[in-house]
Amino acid sequence: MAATLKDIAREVGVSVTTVSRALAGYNDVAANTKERIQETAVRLGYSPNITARRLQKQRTDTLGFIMPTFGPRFSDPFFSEFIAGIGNQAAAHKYDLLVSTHAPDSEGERQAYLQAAKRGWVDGLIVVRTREDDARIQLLCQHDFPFVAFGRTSNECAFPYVDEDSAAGMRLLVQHFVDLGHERIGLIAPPSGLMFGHYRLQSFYNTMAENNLPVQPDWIVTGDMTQRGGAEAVAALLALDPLPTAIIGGNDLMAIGAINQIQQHGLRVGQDIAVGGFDDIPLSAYMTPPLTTIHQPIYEIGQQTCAMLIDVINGRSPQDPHTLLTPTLIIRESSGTATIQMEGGERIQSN
Amino acid sequence: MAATLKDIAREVGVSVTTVSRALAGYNDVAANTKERIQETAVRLGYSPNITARRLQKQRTDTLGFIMPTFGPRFSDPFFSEFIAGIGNQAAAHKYDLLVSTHAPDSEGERQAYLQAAKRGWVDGLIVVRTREDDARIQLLCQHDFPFVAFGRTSNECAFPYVDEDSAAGMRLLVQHFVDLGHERIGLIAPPSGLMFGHYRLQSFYNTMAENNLPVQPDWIVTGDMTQRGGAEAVAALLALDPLPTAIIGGNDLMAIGAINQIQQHGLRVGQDIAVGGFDDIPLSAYMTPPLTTIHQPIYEIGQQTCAMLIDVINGRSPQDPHTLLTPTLIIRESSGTATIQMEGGERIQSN
DNA sequence: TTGAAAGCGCTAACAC
DNA sequence: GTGTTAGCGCTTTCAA
Repeated sequence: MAATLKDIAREVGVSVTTVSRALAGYNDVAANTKERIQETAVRLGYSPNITARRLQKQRTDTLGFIMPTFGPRFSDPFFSEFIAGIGNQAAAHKYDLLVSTHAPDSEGERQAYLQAAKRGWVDGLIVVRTREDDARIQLLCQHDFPFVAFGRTSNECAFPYVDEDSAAGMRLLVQHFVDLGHERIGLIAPPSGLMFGHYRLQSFYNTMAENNLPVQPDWIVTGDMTQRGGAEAVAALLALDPLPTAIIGGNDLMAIGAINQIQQHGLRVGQDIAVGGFDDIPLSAYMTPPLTTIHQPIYEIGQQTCAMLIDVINGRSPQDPHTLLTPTLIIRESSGTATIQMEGGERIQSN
Repeated sequence: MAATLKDIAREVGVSVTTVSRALAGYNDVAANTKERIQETAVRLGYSPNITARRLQKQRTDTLGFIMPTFGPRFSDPFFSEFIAGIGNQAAAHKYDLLVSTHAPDSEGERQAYLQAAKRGWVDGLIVVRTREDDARIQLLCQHDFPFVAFGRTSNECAFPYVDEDSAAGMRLLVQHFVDLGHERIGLIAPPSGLMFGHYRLQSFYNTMAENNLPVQPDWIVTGDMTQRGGAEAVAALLALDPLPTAIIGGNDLMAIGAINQIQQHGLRVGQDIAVGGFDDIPLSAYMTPPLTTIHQPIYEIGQQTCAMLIDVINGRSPQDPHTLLTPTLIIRESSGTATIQMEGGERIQSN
């Protein structure tokens, strides 16, 4: 069907090699020959067979991304934006992006990573939603397979990552509420096991402690990162007496679920209960009231992660394999104040 | 690095051919030999080189999906869910999914499709957000390349698709508002050129006409499918006198943006102005008030589209290459009534 | 039951 | 400048 080098060679009356070189732009081909070859290539609608080239070059020029999905009705806007980020960056470097989906910590996921770590599927992997003890990362380290993570872990092996400084973000948020006079602050924590959840939770405790504020155990509930999970989890908080005066969602989706429930209870968000989120998904600005949150530049994080991975694959160890992004506090009405923006999002590098 | 058939062959002392057959499960290999081969394969951590296999088999076992992205801050939840749907279905059939992103109708997009249509990149493509005159589809038809679209077009060529019946959905929505007594209904239409936007707009006009209700030209505004776009577009509607009593968003994101603006204007959604959306993204249930909308089973649509594509690739023409899904009206408080659900989502097939 | 040989389409080292 | 040869790792006739 599709034209091959051989077809062109036959047509022009030269060898396959010559055609290959002519088309690759080598200049050890007679101008005349080259021209005839190029012309014929166009005429025949030639397009190189990528698979053959890959086999020869021993690389796939493909990046892998295995999405941790949590079920069919899965639509975390994080992933759309993140994929756009890595996808565009990959394309800019002539890499393809292979995407697959697996439930976190499932056997299928393990197999997928194992499979990927063998040569020939992709040249490198992007890992997201890192876990405290992350089997994926351990496996990849073990096989010495190129990857970059969005997020850190508590595993021992050293690996390149991009991460947002969750601790700093949570500190900004808690301090913001404390400064507004709040003392009873509830938290809908991300599921245990997620590394960023760990940082956010710890930072919550720490910042409260720094302000000499006690934390009641029942001010902390856990949600599954979805709006539904946030709505369900906040119920426990709303049953408390006295009520918390502020509630922080471990991510925006849960904060949105919480806002919904708070309002269903006839309470006013921003007046009766202040609410904060985490992520600054585009929708957060369009809630009523708009959601105070921590901004994360997901698209850029995707780009950076991808760029770093490409460096790793090509043996250019990135100048700094550990990038930590400082988040920004976006104050909106859900915290009970006017809309202003504090502190520009600076990029800090540490090793 | 990674073990190859040759390595195993050398180790066991047989030919590559035998190893290949043993591992492929052929039973013309001596049980004893087979066993030794398998054992060695495991010991060496053998994993077939997919690229080589592809070159030999002349197929990539890979599906392509080119996301039409509209800019960096791009996070339409539709895509997360859709990718999860096609991804899982693809995996179930042992297909990989290659994802790339391009601005709709850009030169880059054209190139990407052109590239894909040549043999060797992917075995087939999934096309979404079909356009009235869709250059992608025309190109694919022309090259006779396997693909399935989510959505129809007005182009002439016949091709397999899955689509939701937008017209039916819009009819349900408009009729719902009309039945509630609304006569001045505003619409935030999707950008012109999108096929589903066309259906939704036409159906809006038709349903109004069927009810003998006039449509003022300035009741129709256009938004870019984002919450921001919805918020901006609704401004024109809110400047009208008399005000529309109901506003329909061309998708949920725009409806959410509209709700936000309406509330900013001090109007109550569900009481002063009824609002409806389209898509039933998970967030829509957690708005305040929860959003009346048309449910689309995005995940399932992704699955079906993908399954159909795999059929096409394998020359099994699907029983019915044109699937039309009947949408469901989800009534929530934004339309000013209690929450109930009308009419189960039935699946209708037509040719 | 096993192996030799060919070939998928391409690139690259090495002649000529 | 151009062609010959070899080989990437695998599958698949066809003989033995």
